[in-house]
Amino acid sequence: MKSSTSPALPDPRKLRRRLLAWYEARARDLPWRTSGDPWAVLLSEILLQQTTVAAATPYYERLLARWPDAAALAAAPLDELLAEWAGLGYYRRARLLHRTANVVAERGGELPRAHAELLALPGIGPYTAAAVASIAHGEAVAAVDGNVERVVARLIGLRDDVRRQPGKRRLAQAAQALLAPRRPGDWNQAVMELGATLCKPRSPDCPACPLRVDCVAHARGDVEAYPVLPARTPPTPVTLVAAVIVRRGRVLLRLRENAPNAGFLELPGATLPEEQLTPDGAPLDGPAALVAALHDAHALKLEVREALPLHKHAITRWRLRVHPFRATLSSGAARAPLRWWSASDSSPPLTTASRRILASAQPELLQLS
DNA sequence: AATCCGGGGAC
DNA sequence: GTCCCAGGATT
Repeated sequence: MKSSTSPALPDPRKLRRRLLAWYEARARDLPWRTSGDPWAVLLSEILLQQTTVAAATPYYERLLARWPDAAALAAAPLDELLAEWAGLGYYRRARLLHRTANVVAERGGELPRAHAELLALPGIGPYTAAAVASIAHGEAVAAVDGNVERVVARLIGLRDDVRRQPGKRRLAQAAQALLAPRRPGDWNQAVMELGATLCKPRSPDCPACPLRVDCVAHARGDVEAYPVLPARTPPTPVTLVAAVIVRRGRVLLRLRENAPNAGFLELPGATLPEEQLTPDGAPLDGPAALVAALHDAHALKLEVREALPLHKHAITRWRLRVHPFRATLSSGAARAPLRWWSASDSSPPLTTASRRILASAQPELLQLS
């Protein structure tokens, strides 16, 4: 019996036994691994998209405690979910999960079991569908996330760019051929665990790796050369000014109405055009820009006081530099999308950048309130 | 195929 | 500080 795998792929049976044995001995004790409930598995996988275990874990605990199943989440307003999600980023995940909860609730509260049907739900792509189908239902389908991509590319010494055809196809075929057909959930988690703990992007711990003897990249001595990824687009610097206006213990905030972060509250301010920046990206005249922006956008008249510490915020390919200024209002009203906000208001949530700026300015705020 | 999501961890 | 990692949707 000859398997129709890539020529570079070793006989997978011993390899599977070694990795599964390693996984049983070394797997981290993660909260979603004890559940087995498909909804909990789905929630964990959505949270883990683009997010590390350490960042996702507290959110998983809170969200599952508050909304233990699809029907419970479907019954909750989206704003409440977004408020719980605040700080984790990639808020589209939350909106799509809410839509999926509604779809599932309408079909009786039970998630579809098959990979192909999970794939049709909002926010569930090939990776998440495969993870849920294999972990919760034992379907023999390989889940390919960034960890798996790295482990498999190294194992087979894949020199193609794994994000483009045909490298992507070769990698998917190898991942599927390696999959332990009778323990697909454990297998998928084992590969991801290996990628997360030993087979890391930099400084992988090859001496401790149960697959070292099978690994083409290790044999070639160039493990860190895999996976081959496309060149990154360089980050774009953006300079903003923002006003911290406090009155009677409340802060003037603005509801963002356009993406990104639509539906979140932020400190009112503006992005500065290049003409208003020095060659190294600092505002030529931050206070003047702030006064002009809030006058034009909201008919506010400001008196700008002192500058507060520069806040740097890196998100995807943007490098934001927010220059906050304490200011007072000499005329104008907080009409929508502006509103007076107090720290006890949790919904809608603040953008992460605004929340951090306010947190670091807290001593000044208290003096003024 | 390319771009976007207003993040964050490792070093 | 710098580097660099990453699922799904959209067009």
